[in-house]
Amino acid sequence: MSYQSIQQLLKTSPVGTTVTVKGWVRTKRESKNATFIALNDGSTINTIQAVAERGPAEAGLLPEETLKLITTGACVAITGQLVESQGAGQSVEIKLESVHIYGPADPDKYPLQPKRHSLEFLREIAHLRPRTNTFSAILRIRHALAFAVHKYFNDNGFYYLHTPIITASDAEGAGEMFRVTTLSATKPPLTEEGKVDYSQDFFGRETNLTVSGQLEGELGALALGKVYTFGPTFRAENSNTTRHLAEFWMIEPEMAFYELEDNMNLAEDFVKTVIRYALQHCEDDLTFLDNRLKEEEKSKKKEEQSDLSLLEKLQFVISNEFVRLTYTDAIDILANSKPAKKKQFQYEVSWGVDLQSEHERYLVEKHFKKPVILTNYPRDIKAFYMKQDDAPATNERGETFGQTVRAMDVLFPGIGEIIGGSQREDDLDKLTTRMQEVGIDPEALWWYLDTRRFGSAPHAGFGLGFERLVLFVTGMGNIRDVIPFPRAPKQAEF
RNA sequence: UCCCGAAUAGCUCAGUCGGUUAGAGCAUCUGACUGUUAAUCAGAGGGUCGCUGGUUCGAGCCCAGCUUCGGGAGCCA
Repeated sequence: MSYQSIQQLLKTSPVGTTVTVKGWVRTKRESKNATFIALNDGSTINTIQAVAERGPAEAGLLPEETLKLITTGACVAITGQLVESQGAGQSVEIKLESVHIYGPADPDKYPLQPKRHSLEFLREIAHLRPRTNTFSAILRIRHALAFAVHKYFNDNGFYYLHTPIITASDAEGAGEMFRVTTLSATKPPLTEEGKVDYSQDFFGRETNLTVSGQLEGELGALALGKVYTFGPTFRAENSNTTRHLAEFWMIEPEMAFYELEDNMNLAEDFVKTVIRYALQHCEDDLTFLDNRLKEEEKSKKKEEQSDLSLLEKLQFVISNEFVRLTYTDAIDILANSKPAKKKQFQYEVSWGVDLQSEHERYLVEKHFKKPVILTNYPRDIKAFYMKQDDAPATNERGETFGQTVRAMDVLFPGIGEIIGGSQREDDLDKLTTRMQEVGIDPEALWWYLDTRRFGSAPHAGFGLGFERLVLFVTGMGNIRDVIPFPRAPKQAEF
């Protein structure tokens, strides 16, 4: 190996040996004789300091013309002896003996300078923002979480199932989709009725990018037992929020013989385990983000400041049980809450309505102050494939309501719904009846229904938006800042 | 898509009642000083005030439309 990563170097500190590091200059500080270069190579949030004395290169010193090229953003290789640092702030540093400039960075044009930049500005230069402390930290944490996801499922007997990215559009019914076609955009072939003739398209039918791997996941679960998917997902919704992307990564486990309770247990254990992994493996990066948030909190008003720091919040989540309650009980709590009585909710609460984010936030952030799993929603506000409960819902006072399904949503503070899942309807008749009621042609999903025709079994699963998990773990506020190259309405530059 | 807000130097922002030559901090460059820590001090350069049109003797400022961005809502993960 011709060079060492800064992460390894700082960990082992082999003082006295000659080392080579390669990376990007963060800052350069000059004295009369000594020049200090802070170098980062992305392997860690920490930089290593190289110290050089000005003079001819032959004498192992740093010539003026080379020094001029060492500016913020420049890529260099530095070779020298690793020594104990004379200054405070770092234990070791490199006494520069030779330097090679791979790529200079004109300081008049390079947009990242040693000063604080706004996240909005960095979003406009998404191709360079991984070179900042904040984004490199986020990306390393994102990696750790992705790795932890695979590790968790592998450790627990799940198989990684690759579900298709391109799907036939006939059903599923979850939002707007991106069309996949090789037909001419200006002059597509038309049918006699004047509609686009998809029979002449590449697949001989209308196709789209996937909005969920769940239906195919169910096919896998009813053969392999426990499977999960972890892949890109596409929604063409015109969503302009801090929680939505047009292209995001979704994790969807699907388990044969799991019922609602098992599903909840898995979801809770899964989320806690991957967060614990990040805490154990990303200490430096999380501490950096923790401090960054603390700085940000200082400029906020008292009432808007959060009582827990990022690290405390993560610690809190992994060491406390999630609250579990039914939709019916949640409605009871909301209807009797202060904001409801003072008419502070924008949307009124009653059994049968879908909960708005203001309601979810009240439950999670005000009432329980911890993650909440809501279950047994009214059938009419949930997807067709969810298993119907045996009896209509009743509350503590014995009042009865309508038909519910074995759904579960995991709600997180600041994020809202991080997981949505359910036990699936495994009864063929109930499932087809429900499809017809909501206007989905059972013929179009014949392959899905075959699992209920042949060897049907109780099963359950859920979907977790990976970026929402990263959002929570990093404490960031905008989902576009936790994916390297965000896709959102009017945004696909990089 | 709806509601609210914003767009002025490379970045973050100020710009009074519509009035002469548009300012600050940071960054950059130059110099001084110093084993420095996003160094410090002094100086310099840097502007199509988002775009189009309108009102006016005169527009960074007022009006209309458009574009982009931010926050919230909806849709959801």
